[in-house]
Order: sequence, then C-alpha cells, then structure tokens
Amino acid sequence: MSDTPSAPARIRNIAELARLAGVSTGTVSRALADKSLVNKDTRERIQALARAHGFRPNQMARRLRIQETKVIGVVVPLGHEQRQHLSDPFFMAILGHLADALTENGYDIMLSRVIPDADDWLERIVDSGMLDGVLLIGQSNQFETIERVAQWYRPMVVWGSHRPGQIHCTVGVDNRKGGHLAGECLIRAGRTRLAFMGEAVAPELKDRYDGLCDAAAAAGLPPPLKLDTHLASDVMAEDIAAHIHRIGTDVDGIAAASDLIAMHAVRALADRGIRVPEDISVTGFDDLPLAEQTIPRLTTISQSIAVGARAMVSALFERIAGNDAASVEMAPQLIRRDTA
Amino acid sequence: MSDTPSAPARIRNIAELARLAGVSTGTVSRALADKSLVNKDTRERIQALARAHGFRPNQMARRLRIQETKVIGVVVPLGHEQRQHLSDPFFMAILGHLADALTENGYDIMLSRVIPDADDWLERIVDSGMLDGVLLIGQSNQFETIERVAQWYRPMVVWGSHRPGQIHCTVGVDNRKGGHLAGECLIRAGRTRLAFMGEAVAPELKDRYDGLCDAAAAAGLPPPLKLDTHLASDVMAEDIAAHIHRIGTDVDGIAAASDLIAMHAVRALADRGIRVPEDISVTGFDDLPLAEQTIPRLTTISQSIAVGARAMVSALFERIAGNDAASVEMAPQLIRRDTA
DNA sequence: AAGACGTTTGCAATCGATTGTTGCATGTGT
DNA sequence: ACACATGCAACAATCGATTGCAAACGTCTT
Repeated sequence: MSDTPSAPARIRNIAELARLAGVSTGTVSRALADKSLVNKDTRERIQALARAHGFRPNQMARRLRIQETKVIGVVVPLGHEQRQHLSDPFFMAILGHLADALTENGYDIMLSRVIPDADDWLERIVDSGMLDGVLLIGQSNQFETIERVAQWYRPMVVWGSHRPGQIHCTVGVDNRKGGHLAGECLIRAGRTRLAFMGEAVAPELKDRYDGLCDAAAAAGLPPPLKLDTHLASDVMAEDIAAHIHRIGTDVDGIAAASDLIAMHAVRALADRGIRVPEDISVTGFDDLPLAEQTIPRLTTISQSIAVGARAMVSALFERIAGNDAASVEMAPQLIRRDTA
Repeated sequence: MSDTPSAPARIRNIAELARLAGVSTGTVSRALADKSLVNKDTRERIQALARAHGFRPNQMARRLRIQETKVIGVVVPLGHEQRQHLSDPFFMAILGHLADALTENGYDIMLSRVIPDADDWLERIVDSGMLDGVLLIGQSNQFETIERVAQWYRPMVVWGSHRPGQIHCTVGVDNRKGGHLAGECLIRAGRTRLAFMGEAVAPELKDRYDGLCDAAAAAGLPPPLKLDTHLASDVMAEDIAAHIHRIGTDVDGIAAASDLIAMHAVRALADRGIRVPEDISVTGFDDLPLAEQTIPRLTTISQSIAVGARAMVSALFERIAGNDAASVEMAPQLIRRDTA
C-alpha cells in the first residue's frame, strides 16, 4: 500500500506514470497516443491509469519534440493608429470567424495586439518557434515589413489589399471597387458634394478613397473631400463630431471608411438635427452584423467577412502544407438600406 | 571563406550559433540573455552575430526549460449556447481590454472558444502545460466544472457572479443590483408591464432577472415576463422579432439582458412602428461603447468593462504569484440616455 | 531443434533551450 | 616564487515528451 487510493498523488509526467504502470516511458507515450504498437491490454491499462490520476501529457514538451505547435498567431498591427483598440468591431467580427475556422481544424489561437515600435516586431512573432502560421488582420502602414518577412516565411496570410507584384498572400475585397460602389450609390441618390470619412494611411482605406474619386470623376464631380479620422473609438467620436460641425451642409454625401465611422457620423448628424438620408446620405463599409440593426439601417459595402475568414484559413493551411496559395480578392457588394 | 557573406545561412538554434562563434551553447545562451557572467566583448560579439543572422532562440524550448510560458489562456465557455459566437460585442470589448492589460505585462494570449462537449474541457486547457494562467469570460452553465478545477488550480479568474462560499475567484458586477436598477428605471418611467429579454441559464443573467423581480415586487407589480432569447447573434434577431410580434403592447417596459439584445429589440420595435421610449421603454446591460452611438441612445446598466478587465488581470497576477486574491464585485450604475 | 517471423517492449537519442558546477587561465598579495 | 582569489567559458544535466532501433519473447515451420 504505497499510496492513499482515495487521493491519488498528482502525476506530473509520463515517467511517473510509467513507473506506476511498471513500463517504460516510451510505452506510456505510445499507449496514450493509442498506437496499435502496444498491446491492447497494456494500452487500456495505462489509459485508465492516466484517467484515474487526471494526467495529461505536457503539450509544450510534445510540441517541441514534434516541431509542430498547432497554434496560429492572429496579429493586429496597429502601426498608424497606436490607440486603436482590439475591440474595434471589424477586428472582432473577423476574429470570431477565424476562431471558428481554426478551432474546427484543431488549432489554437495566439492573439497579439502589436504596436510596431521595434521594426522587427513581425520577425519576432514569426520566429518565436511557437507558431505554425500567422494571420495578419490589416496591413496598417507596415507593407514593407510584411513584404520583407514574406520573402522567407511562407505560412502567413494577410487581410488587406493586393498590390501587383507583392509577395505576401492577401485576402480581401477589392477596396477600390468598393469605394466606387459607395460613390455611385451616393451619386445616384443625387448627391454631388461628396466626402470621404476615414484616413488614407493604410492601403485598404486609401484604395477606398481612390475608388470614391473614380466614381466622382466619372460623374464629372470634383474629388471628394477627405475627412481624416482617428480609428481609436474614443477619439473617433470627437473627430467625427468636429468634422460634422465644420462641414455643415457643404457636404451632402458621406462615404465612411467603415460601418463604425458611419454609425458615429449618423449619430453626430442627428445631434445637430441633420436628417439621414433626407438631408445627407451616408454609406458605411464592412457590413457588420450591427449595420442592419441600427436606426436608420446602414447602407454599406459588404466585405463578406465570414467568407473572407474562411478563405484566409484555407490559404494558410495550403501554405503550411507547402503549397502556394494565391491572393484572393473578393468582389464587394452594395447593400442598400436606409442611409443612402 | 565558408559562406557567402551576403546571404548568411539561416541559423536554427543556439548550437549552430555557438559553432559559428566558436563558443559553447551555454555561453551563447547567457550572452543572448545579456548576463554579466560572460565577458562583455564575447557577449556583444555573439549578440551582433545573432542579429546579423536574424537568429532568435526558440521560445518553445525556452519555456519548457523555464517552466513558465508567459501565456495566459482566455477562454469563452459556450455551454448553454453552442451557437453563440466569439464576435459577441461584449466578449470582444472585454477581450480588448484584457489584451491591453496582458500585453503591457509581457504576456501573450491564447484564445479558446470552447464548446464544453467533453466534461473535462477545462482540465484539458488548464493542464496543457502551455499556460501560466486562465481567464474565463462568463460562467455559462459550467459552474460545477469551474468549481471542481478551482479546487486544485489556482491561477484562474472568472468573469461572472459570485455565489457565497464558492471557491473560484470572480470579477463582475452585482448583477442582481443591476437588474434592480433597470427595473427601478422602467418603473420610474411609469411602466408597469415589465419583461426581461434574455435567458436565465447562466448565473449572471439569472441574477439580473432576479434583480428585476425585486424591483417589480417592491413596486407591487407582478413578476416580469421572461422572454427567452438565444444569444447567438444570427438567431437572436429572429427570436426578438418573434417576441415583439407576440407581446404587442402587453408589455410596456423591456429590461434586456445585454446591450446587443436591447439594440435588436429597439430595431424590431421600430420595424413594427412602436416608438421607443414613447410607447415602450427599453434598458440594456453592459454599456458597450456602441450604446452611446445608437439612435436613440441606449439607456443601460454600466458594467465598467475596462475596470473589470484590469481587476481580472491583477487578481490573476496575484494568484500566479501564489497569493490569494478575493473575488471582486463592482457596483453597477444606471446610465440614463434616451430609451428609458 | 534450429531458424524464421510477428508482436511487444525497452533503450537511448532527440527537440532547443537554461543553468549549476567545474576547470582553466589569469591577476594579486606577500 | 607560491598561495589564493577572480573572471570566464566549457561540460553536462535538465525540462517532458516522441520515436527509430534493437532486443526479448512466443509461435510456427521444416
């Protein structure tokens, strides 16, 4: 009687379990992996023993040996906007879908909110030896860094814009087309004094602005006004309120760079007694689930986030398997609701 | 000339770097850790070499040896609501703040969305050997499981309700009080036919309902109607629309279990031409940043998510350090805006 | 009875780092 | 010139698993 059977001593590693079972560690390892190499009886005996003691092999050690971590890094680079927050609804919506797709495939998720202060931030993540692959949500202003790393690090997929000739694999919508659609929608609504609300540092948003310009040009209108806005939700509200205050009725159509911005804009307009869409038309971008639940419901450009997330994950798996996966550019779609 | 200097061979471990530098692996390890035990010159020489080759030590191996992972698991148990999604704005808001607090302290985040099918889901996470601690967002219907694990696993903090005598450490608001506040607000607005919209399986939400009952009882009103609603955002909208359709004007005050539910309710009421707050009053719960940006702006019960997240993290660090940290119950606050 | 073969199990190397101990040169004091 | 302290780096054990290879055993064939 070596132990109180009612309160079994905690077992810390397979060696202890092996001693308890009177076999070698190798056998325990194989037994717990349910390999047919070990006798069915011993195998089940060891598994029962492990269960009885609540023993589970150390994953860190296993993964070190296996050289495969089953962990994917999901990284949000906040280059141009240090105060932007992970709680941004777009990040979160896409993160939710990524989480679904990854967990379904047996992968865990390591989340990093990175403020790229050191210029090797991405190398540090990619090189940590803890990740089988990396998903970047947004290119921010880190295009060069991403390209540099993509030259030698394959299992990485980025949500964002695809520039001709770029190395890194992106999934995203045709942002320029999206901006164009928004512009057309506003113009069809009879708007002529357009503005873009957002900021054009990240390639994605720049493309949206350019698309809006295309639409304006095609209709013979001057280039839309650019209303720069911080993306951090706390300052965003102030920025937008200030813009609305300043522009008054110089503008009659606002293409917002995101649904969140659009919602804030509608709110700020309401505060000043300006009606949407009667006085001013507003379009969003993203088609977050929320866009349909606001009052008035948001007219917006759909990014089909769920599809995009799946595309990112499957491209990543391709690349992990060693195959090349091309960038995916999805077609944006105008979702006409109440604001434009 | 053994190597092309322009394209240095990739170095995979400290042993290779050691050979390159003509020292032992121990010295390299200490040099990279910047320990004074190795001569300043050699130290800098090795560091320069590492930098030149873009070498970074394997974290998996390091952490295995150190027995400290600097990773915290953030887990959302979806016990009662399999289809609830990570993109739930409340999860995401709190996750954002947790991410801030944890990354500031040098910890990474491992995200798990768990559908507790196997009853040892929490043991599996806690025991993986990959985590220094665990934060649970919500108790779901897993109270017993959490208690069981908390008996032997210390570094765990849970967002949720505190029941007298419970072992696991929670941070949260006094949900019953919150429900009470919501009830009082509705009653002060002259509402007498109250309803609770949500579902009372998770302890947090049950408490909110009980608090609402308290307020009703104190005002001599019958117990509020219970309108069960799925928490998965896709079905939630339908559920709510159905409820609104069914109750018509039998109800004149709705206390929603969350801001998201409240927003959907306001939307569904608007669809049926019922005005908020003229015809029906609605209160939310959480005070998400969005609640202030809706039209009409949401009257809600504040959870001060940011403060709560900080409290969770600091309690967790206490427990990692081996100290006991007591549960925290914050006072909810009524935020009066436009819907009640 | 010897050899061939199949089934189980043990041994020991390995993944890539960290760190206590030991040993070898120096330098210092007398 | 000898004893002793000091600084620096090498050696080897360790973290906790996995896995190729070899050995032990029993069974079957000839």
